[in-house]
Amino acid sequence: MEAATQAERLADSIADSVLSGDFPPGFHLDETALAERFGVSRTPVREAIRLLASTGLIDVKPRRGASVATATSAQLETLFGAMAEIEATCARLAAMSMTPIERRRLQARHDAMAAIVLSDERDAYAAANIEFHTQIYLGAHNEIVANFAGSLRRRLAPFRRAQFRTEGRTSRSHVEHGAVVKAIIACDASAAHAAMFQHMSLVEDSFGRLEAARERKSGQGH
Amino acid sequence: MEAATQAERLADSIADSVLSGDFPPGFHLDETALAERFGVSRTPVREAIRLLASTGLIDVKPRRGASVATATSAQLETLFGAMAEIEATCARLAAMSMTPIERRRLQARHDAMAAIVLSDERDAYAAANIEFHTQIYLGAHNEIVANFAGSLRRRLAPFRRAQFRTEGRTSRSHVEHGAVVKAIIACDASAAHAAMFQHMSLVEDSFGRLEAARERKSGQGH
DNA sequence: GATGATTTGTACGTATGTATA
DNA sequence: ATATACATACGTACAAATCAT
Repeated sequence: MEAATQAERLADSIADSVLSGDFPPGFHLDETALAERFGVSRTPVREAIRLLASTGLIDVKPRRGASVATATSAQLETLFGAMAEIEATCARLAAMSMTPIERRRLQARHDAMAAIVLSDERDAYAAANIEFHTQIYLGAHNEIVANFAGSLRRRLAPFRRAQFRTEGRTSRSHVEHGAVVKAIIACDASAAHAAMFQHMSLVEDSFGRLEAARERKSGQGH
Repeated sequence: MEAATQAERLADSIADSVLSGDFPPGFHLDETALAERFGVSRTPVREAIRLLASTGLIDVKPRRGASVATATSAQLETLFGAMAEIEATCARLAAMSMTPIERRRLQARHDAMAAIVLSDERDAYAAANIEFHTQIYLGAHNEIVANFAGSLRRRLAPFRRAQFRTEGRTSRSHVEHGAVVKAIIACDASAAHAAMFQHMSLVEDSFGRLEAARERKSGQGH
């Protein structure tokens, strides 16, 4: 079950470096440098770069190479908007087609997250949060939509790392999750859509405030 | 503004061959053969194949090459389901954010299509239909969602070629479009969503009947 | 089941186009 | 503005794995 080709393994490694913040947005990905760093030739590096470009995590311009995707605030708005729509769609589908077992497991996870909120372990909450949303993706029972949702989440990950640092964000997030869970358990598709849409819109707001408060110098690479 | 790199041009050419039915679903894409056919080396062919694989139009398996994506009926159902959701989302967004000019242009196209229905030119209707839906994608004012919708449409194109051959499908399609246009003009987001969702569900039904009625032998290539 | 043919994956060299001085 | 340097895109060669006999 291991990744089969070198290019795929490389794509994973590079993606990790991006998501962990090791390669910041705007960082230029030099083919030769990456080939050296990972001890392979440039060919699989090129293929890995193309693979990642297809997910939108990095940009490639002909004859000008690849760099970690940077986003203007307008593009970020589009991405967050798309994510809100797709996550809401997943919630709608989940409300319609989750099995009783899946509903129970979702409820159980939500309940478990209450304890994490109280303990104020924000990294743990962030991890559990991903699991929570993933359960809803899977509960939608549509692999295409679920993959797109996952792809959007990965693409936004570099810009969301600090989202739960905002004071009180975890507890508000948990309350919003509660509305989503309630609607899904009740098989109320349109309520699930609305609740998730609002949740994701508030995530965007929370990010927006963070964004406005900082002026990190970007474009370290190149 | 021309396509910059050979790989991109090749990807377009290959995609055309797939969408036109020249390369049918299941057809095996031999790297060397394609390189010869287009008079280039294998390297850009490989890149073009990876490009198309990222859209889902073709499948690549490590060490086993690429072939035009074939789909089981279960996968087709998933694809059609995803398309219905995303198109409905586009309609919802369009109802909320189309400019007055875009609304007028949409209405104009819809009106123009009435004449095509009467003349019974099904190829012309199919072309106008794509334009109609594209206008709604663009009217959603969210490039990410619009691109995904377009990608799904291209991916399903090989399986939809004959959709308007069903007797009376064009006129029913036009009526359904009417409901979508009316809702969008009225800025009624949830009505637009519902109307488009129903339209796309009926498209799927129409395809399903066609599919059931034929037993083409597939897998010509290899 | 083993062997040979074909094809993919990888490595490396070369040339063109971009960016710098 | 011209020229130089450098990274990317493409071509070619080899190795490894699949398939066909």
